[in-house]
Amino acid sequence: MKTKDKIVLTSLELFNERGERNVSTNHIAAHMGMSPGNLYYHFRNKSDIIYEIFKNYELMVDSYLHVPSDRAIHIHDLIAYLDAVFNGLWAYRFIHRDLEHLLSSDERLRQDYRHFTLRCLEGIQRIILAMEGSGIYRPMEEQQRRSKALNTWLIVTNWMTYLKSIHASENPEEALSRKSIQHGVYLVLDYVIPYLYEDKRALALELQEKYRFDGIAPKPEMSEAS
Amino acid sequence: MKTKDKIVLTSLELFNERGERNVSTNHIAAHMGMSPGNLYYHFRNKSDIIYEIFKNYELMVDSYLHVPSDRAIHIHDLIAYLDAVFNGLWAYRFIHRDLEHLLSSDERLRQDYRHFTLRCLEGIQRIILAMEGSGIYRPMEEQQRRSKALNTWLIVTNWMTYLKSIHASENPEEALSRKSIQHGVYLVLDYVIPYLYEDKRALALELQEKYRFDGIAPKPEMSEAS
DNA sequence: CTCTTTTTAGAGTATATACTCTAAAAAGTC
DNA sequence: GACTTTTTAGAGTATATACTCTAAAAAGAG
Repeated sequence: MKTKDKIVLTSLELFNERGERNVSTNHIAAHMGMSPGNLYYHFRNKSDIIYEIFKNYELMVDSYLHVPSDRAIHIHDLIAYLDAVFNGLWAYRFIHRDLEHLLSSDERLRQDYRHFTLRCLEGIQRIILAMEGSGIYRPMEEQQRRSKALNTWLIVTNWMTYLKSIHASENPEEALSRKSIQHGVYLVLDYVIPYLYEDKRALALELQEKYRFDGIAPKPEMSEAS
Repeated sequence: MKTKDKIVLTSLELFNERGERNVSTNHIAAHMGMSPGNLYYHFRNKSDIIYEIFKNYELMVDSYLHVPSDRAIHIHDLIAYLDAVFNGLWAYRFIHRDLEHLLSSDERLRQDYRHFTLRCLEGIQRIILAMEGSGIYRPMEEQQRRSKALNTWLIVTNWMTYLKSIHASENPEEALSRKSIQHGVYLVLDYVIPYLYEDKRALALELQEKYRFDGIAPKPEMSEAS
């Protein structure tokens, strides 16, 4: 593998593990057993590394959100989308951790990210529309489809950040078990299900159940009412 | 006002404007026309300032999420909750911007934030339950109430971050108009409405309409299907 | 093997940041 | 008005960070 690609991979790994803010270019170089000078031979600056990582991320997510063209869309497709997206988010989790800072320090990235988001939202809307077409979703107004795409996006992109934020320990490996991440699928399905046709709901609920993971949200004691 | 309180206020202002990461203790002191030494007389370190700000935030949000004890809960209450919470989030918007870093550099804050979140989720669940009681929400299983609280929390706490992330300009004043923030209320209501009793839906839709703001989500052109 | 280009090391720099220390000024107390 | 406590200024420090520069090694081309 080329050194340049190795730098990208190592950076991604360190950014994910420790947060972009806590990883300096010197760290990256040291972790690879090479000199900072060498790193700066391959990349003009830290932003360029981040930008390249983002481009990979973008490519990956873009490859997910396609409506099948050769057949009708099915509930299982919805689950497959969610599964794929959560895996993708996990692999690039540092991006959504300090997104605002990344965007504010790189104008290119800001523009690209903006278009990326809008593209994803359109993709989600097309998926919803396709599901209406194949008799899964009840038909809805465009405005509603837009809200649904947006809410889904908000839930999906922030689920892992939420998980890390409520965990008692700082250790992310501990906080983000595979099971707890998958509960994100459960949550999105909870949002989706009321809009399904009655005859699809049982199946959806059954599929949803596989993604359920307790021990995240609180078990509320209704005592403290006020 | 005491110098200590002024430091807290100024810090909050600067953190919100520029992001905590971009505001050093020296900046804060300079912006107040005082010496860093003075600042460090009042606070042992930067974390302590952040912690104090968080405590104020916590106090504020906690004061919102109460079920009225003297009367039945109404749809208007729901809107009032959302309105209040979005205003609160706006006033302390730096917190959710780089939450993960804040939590990882202050153990106290991590624990407190964790309890705070769980408390809020319980609060939301109690509100949902109260609305079931007063014939607004259709009754649901506890697990569902939990999912709803969690999804609502995810949408609400990340709405502003989303807005900033998709705006072309870095200037937050421009990105976050009052109207666009309020669209968050619209989104949450979109999530809530299908669970309302039929006879309440018309009113809810009518109230929702006031919070609608176009020009955020994309107007999808379905051409690029695949 | 020679020449050119690419890749690497490693020392170094300018700048920023969180924070410390000392001593003077201001404020409060009696 | 003496004295004690609180508040302030301001210079200074240790450390880290992003990045530069020079020169040597390695790789490739003919």
